[in-house]
Amino acid sequence: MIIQHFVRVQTSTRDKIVFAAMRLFGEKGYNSTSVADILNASGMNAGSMYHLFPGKQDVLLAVLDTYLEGIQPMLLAPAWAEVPDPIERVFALLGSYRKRLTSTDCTYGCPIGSIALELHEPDPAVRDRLAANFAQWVDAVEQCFVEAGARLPKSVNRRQLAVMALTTMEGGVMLSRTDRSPRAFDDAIRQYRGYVDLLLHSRKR
Amino acid sequence: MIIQHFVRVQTSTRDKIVFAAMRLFGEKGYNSTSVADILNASGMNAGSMYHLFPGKQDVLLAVLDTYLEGIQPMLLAPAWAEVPDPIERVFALLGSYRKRLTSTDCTYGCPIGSIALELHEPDPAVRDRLAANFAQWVDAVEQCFVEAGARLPKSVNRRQLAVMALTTMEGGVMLSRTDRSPRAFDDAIRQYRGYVDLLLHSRKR
DNA sequence: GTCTATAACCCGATAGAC
DNA sequence: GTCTATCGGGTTATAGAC
Repeated sequence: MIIQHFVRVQTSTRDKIVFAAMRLFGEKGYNSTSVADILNASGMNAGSMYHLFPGKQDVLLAVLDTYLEGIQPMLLAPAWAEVPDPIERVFALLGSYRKRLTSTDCTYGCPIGSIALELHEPDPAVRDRLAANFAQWVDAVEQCFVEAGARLPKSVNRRQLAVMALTTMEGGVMLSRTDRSPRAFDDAIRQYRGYVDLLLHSRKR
Repeated sequence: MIIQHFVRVQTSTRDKIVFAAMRLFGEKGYNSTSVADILNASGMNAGSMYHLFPGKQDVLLAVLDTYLEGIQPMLLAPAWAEVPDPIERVFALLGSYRKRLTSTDCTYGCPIGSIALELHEPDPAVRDRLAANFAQWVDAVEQCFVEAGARLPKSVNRRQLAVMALTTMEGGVMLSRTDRSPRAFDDAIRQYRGYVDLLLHSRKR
């Protein structure tokens, strides 16, 4: 979900607006980003934006759709390019969030998580897209654990383990952003790895 | 951190404002709560509020201080009243968040976590108090694992395990609130318990 | 489709009488 | 300390010329 990975040429007015909004929503949040901010950052003007989008929330919908489309090519593909092992892929993915965190002095982590907690009563269209982003992330990690096959005990619920990868990452980002230190993120991930390692070496199958 | 547990008589104007703000910040978030909202909910007027507080952010500081003071008497004490076992206390605490989640149709969970992600560049005074709330929570859970003594392998880092309890709760609340279902929260907590159980029964000491 | 100007509204904060 | 009225500025969204 690293914004800089979106390298496709941003030629259309629509793309300029969506990518400017994506960056701003990630940096300042949705409510704290004004339409004027988006227009300044994208170099567009109000008439163009309101011609293309009914309102600010529709820009958010486009941003969330773009994140969703980007999960495979922009988030997973780079993180997994040189990591064939399915278990290691889970930690490579988590590592990509650590990189994002430290490369911004722990000022932001997962934009989806931030928006999910910022908007307390989101419009159903927004909530659906947030849920879809989370679901696709969990699906991908679950698939890793499924591919690990018999290396994990049969009794272990792959889905739950994947959900825990996401909660650990999101919770770790929350605490590390608050502390402006990767410490809590590292603590949580280390324990998650400890758990997975225990499962890998468990005698129970 | 359950608001309803604050039963002390709210007699002073200051308390009325702080507790009204506490409820509103939890329900709608900080930015989406206007000063007018706080005044309406508390029955006070602008002059009184601005006489007692320099501005809206100072009300937030008072709210965060109130949460911090309430961790022991309002959050831990009720959750642990009938749970003497230190390990079970950790899960009783996590269970209190599940109760909070389900009793609100999964519309809100931890107000500290919500504010922590809502405010992207909080004033240092705010950030310090958010961090203090997280730290005190983790301290209390760490103490549980310390008290569990030799039941846990010596090699297990108690602090990290406590941090993971918090990240699991916060991440679980985030996903469950988005899905409007306790499913993800339960999934994450179940795996956390699975990990702790593995540690308790580990042959390594 | 693009641009400027502005409408209509809500925000946090303040003034000043009592 | 409490109240009313209001200021100055920022917000989303729109109108209308080009």
